[in-house]
Amino acid sequence: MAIGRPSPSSSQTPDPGAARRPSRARGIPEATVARLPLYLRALTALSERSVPTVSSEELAAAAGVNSAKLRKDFSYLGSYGTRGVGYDVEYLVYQISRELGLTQDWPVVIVGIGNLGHALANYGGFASRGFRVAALLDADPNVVGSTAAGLPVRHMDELEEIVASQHVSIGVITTPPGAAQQVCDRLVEAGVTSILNFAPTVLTVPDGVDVRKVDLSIELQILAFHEQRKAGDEPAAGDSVLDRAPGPVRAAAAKLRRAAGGKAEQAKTAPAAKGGPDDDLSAVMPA
Amino acid sequence: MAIGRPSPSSSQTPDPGAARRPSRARGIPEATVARLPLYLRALTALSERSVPTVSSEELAAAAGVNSAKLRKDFSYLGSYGTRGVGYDVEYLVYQISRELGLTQDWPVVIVGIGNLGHALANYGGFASRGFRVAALLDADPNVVGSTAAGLPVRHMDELEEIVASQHVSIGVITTPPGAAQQVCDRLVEAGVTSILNFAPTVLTVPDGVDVRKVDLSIELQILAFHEQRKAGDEPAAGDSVLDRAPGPVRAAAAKLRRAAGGKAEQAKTAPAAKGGPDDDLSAVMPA
DNA sequence: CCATCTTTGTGCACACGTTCACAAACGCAT
DNA sequence: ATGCGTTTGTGAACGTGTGCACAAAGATGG
Repeated sequence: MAIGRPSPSSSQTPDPGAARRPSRARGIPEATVARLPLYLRALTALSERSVPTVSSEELAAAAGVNSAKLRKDFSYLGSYGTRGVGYDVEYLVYQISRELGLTQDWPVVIVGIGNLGHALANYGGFASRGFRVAALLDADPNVVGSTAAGLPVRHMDELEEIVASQHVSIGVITTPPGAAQQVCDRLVEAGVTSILNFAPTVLTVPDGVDVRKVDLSIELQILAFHEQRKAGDEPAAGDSVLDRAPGPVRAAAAKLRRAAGGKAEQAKTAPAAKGGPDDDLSAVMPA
Repeated sequence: MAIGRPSPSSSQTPDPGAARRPSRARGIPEATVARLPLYLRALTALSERSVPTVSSEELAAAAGVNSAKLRKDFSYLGSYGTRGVGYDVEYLVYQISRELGLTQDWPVVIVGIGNLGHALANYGGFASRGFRVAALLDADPNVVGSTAAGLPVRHMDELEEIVASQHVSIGVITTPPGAAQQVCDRLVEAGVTSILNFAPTVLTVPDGVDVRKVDLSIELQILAFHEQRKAGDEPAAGDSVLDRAPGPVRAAAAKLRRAAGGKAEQAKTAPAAKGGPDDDLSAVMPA
């Protein structure tokens, strides 16, 4: 898998059903992989309470999933349960850890030590499970030299050396959006092949590089959508009948919108919330 | 939609295909909703550059998705494009904003002002798009009274009053995992019906309340899985042949694992990484 | 050794999501 | 007006994910 830039694909957190890397190669569906960490967390909690075995029903409840789904997920890893008894907690912890690659050490670099980068550096979930912060990097000379979570913030120029010498393959981007693609390119060039992107930017990477994104703003907007639905959902705010009207009506409306042109005119074609339902219609079809 | 606690369901960030609230009620698939913010961001960028229209191909490239998928997504909102021309940028910005409910004001409370809560309070993506931090809350008296992002940190006990008076319907949880469920319950009790959870905990909420989770640790583990695959993926680390072996062999192995019992014995049944591939096998089937 | 009870593992049907491919629609030039 | 090139909107096929329901497997007690 060459690191060159043959066919840059910009897939963030690959959608289910999308053209995916054959993670299916040895058979584990992507949806299952995404749930394994959840199971692992629940199992670890059970393990700490010295619970020896657990049924799929109990574990599923703890992880917030359907028990049949959980059993099917485990079946992809092999048959680690005992009928009539359940699953051996310790053994399952080990098997899932191994499958996820957590039995090895994963050095990680964090690029962009602002508020968020600082918070992540201190995040407890980092140190655990084989993840280790190899270095904190930033381009701002005012930040370089300070320390966060006991680690010194080093300059971006040291990136290549750090990645190479410490065999870093995972990078976390917490820069402002404008710098994200540039930082991403540099990470990839240095040899990083997995990137967790917190910047609100669509990253383009070569094949063979995985990108997952975490985006607060998007999550909030999705919540807002559902929230609006719950609250009665004003159906006919802007346009209404025009939307699905077949025939030349739609075309005329679209033409008008385009003719309105620059953003100064937005208020005209997009009445703020409570405009009459047929403001546009009257413009299209004068009585 | 009663706020009582009829049937607590613990669904985080509902899986595709799962028993979902009929967001489909007026027809917009969940997968589409999740992409609308992405389109909106790309469209906003175009708008700032005063681009009047955009084709599905261009916009899809900017958002990192398939153009047919984008067109189908937009078709759920209505027919806002013009064949042979493309989509009117301004108009689309408005329509998507409206569909997502971003034309109204969304006050948000953040509970748990540690490193992460602090970072989120300062996050730029918050202020924009109609989201407004109504209050920062914490239970720790040492934190209460300090300020973050120009806002005072107030005590948890003020939660109910704040939610009621400011009509807050969205809450963000950035507490340690142990406190998350408790805080969640209190948010729901106060009237919050959408929760964004950053704590690594499975939250249980009544019907009618939406929960989305953001989990750094899970994202890293998923990346590690794929990373391990790329790096050759040692297939036979722990067990191997036993996994899918039919017949009584599997049962015997499982029995042994359970017999091994407490976690003290873990090293025996779960050899650390590079143990011989058939450590267990030899125990099950002595030569 | 047998009967019974519990729980796994999975075949099957269905819902959802993605992608292809193409006709219909539209702008524009002639 | 007519024809041409472009782009949308969507029907249809396919792949993925989910959940039901049940047979098979094992444990346990007599």
